[in-house]
Amino acid sequence: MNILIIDDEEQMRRLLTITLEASSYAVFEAGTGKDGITQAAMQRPDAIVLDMSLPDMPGVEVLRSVRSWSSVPVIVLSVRGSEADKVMLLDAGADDYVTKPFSPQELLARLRVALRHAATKGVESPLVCLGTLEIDLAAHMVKKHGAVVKLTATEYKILSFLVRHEGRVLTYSQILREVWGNQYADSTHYVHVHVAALRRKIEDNPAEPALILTESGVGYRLQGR
Amino acid sequence: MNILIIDDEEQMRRLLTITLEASSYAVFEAGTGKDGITQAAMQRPDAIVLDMSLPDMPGVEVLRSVRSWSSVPVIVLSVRGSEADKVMLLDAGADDYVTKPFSPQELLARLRVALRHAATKGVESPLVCLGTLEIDLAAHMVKKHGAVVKLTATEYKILSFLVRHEGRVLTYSQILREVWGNQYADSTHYVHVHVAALRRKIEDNPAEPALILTESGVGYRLQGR
DNA sequence: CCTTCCTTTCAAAAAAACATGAAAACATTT
DNA sequence: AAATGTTTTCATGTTTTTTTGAAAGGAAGG
Repeated sequence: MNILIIDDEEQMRRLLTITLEASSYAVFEAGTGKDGITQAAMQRPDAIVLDMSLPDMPGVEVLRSVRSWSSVPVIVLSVRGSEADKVMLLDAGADDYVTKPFSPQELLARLRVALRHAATKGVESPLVCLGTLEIDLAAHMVKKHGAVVKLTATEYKILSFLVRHEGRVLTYSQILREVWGNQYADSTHYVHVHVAALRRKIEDNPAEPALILTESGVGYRLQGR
Repeated sequence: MNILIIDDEEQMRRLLTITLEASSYAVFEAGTGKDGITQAAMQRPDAIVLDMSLPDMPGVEVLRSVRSWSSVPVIVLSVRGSEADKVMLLDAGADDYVTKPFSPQELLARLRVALRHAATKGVESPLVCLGTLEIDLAAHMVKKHGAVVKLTATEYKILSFLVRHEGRVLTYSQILREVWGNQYADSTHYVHVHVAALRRKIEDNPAEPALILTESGVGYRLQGR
């Protein structure tokens, strides 16, 4: 889990970073609003901790800017502001509001709540569609023409590896290492057999594969759209 | 939007009701934890405001009970409690924590945040029907052909976990972690034994499972419609 | 056209994973 | 302490998947 901290005080950033890293989050830091917005776009963090007092722009502008294109959870950090401020920020899209000084434990708990929301919200699991084939990596499910296709564990591992590198050629040894482990890197035949089985299940015409293409002498490639 | 208030102080309920109704929410009230749980199940509110000091049972128990079958947003209300309390409640599934005394405006704002989260999530049905099987997560009750099926605690935990992720493949280790806890993650045979028992009770023909499907090498999947 | 190299297909053997019954251990209630 | 109900453990037979080897197909080069 990646967290972005946007705060101009060096010391506060340090404290937050240490706290978060101790809970094994990966942390990015930004010292200005502008930098914060850039990093939010570049790093795609799983949550943002945003301090309201920034040198270059009002914190709420950062919030609005991020909200215009992302629904990433944002926890706002601020010295005791007015009620109206709090309300305004929450309505502007903040997920939570923590007043300084705060306890690290509480921030962590509220962060967990925010991440929990983000996780359950993603009910629209990422569906990969390739022609008439749908692959739902989260649900561990593959459909062909809308019907569930039953894959064995090995077949699924190969397909999922190909999907994650759609369009790229994956060598035999890469596939073997990923699916069977390092010590199998030379058992090229395994790949042949299992890819053949996979094709039988997911290709319209296994004799003329349209999805899993053979790259002779090298390996296989999953046809991007 | 319907809001359920669970609070034993008449006066506080009055204040909250007036505040909420002024913002055109419909309000239900409960004065005890037990009543609160019942009403949560009956009324299906869109959010719950839960006071921690209840006469009949600890507020956290109410929270846990509701969380066992619903993901409705719960905002916890409490007099200044310890940090540890706050953290514990948030981790137990509370969506927000507001300390008394609080400003009505802030509560409303936090309520809007909670409802915003819930809105992006899918609806949950109170009663899950799968073929001839009915599962009422709120009532902890399972019926088969209309007759109540008696499940052991373990069996119910497994079934309820499957129901909450209907259609998705759940791995052995996910099931083990959920039902038995982290340190059992490798005791695959536990799952085999208990799923077999579960099938005996809920499948029409346990030899050819139609509800709980096995995904060889991976885990089990509850058949969605 | 033949040879070679690689890929695909097929099927049997081997291995792994699964289902299930029953006994032992454990917990709970009376 | 006995009775009851549940969970854990163990053993066994069954099913499914993986591995293996052999043979067939196909493209490229001589």
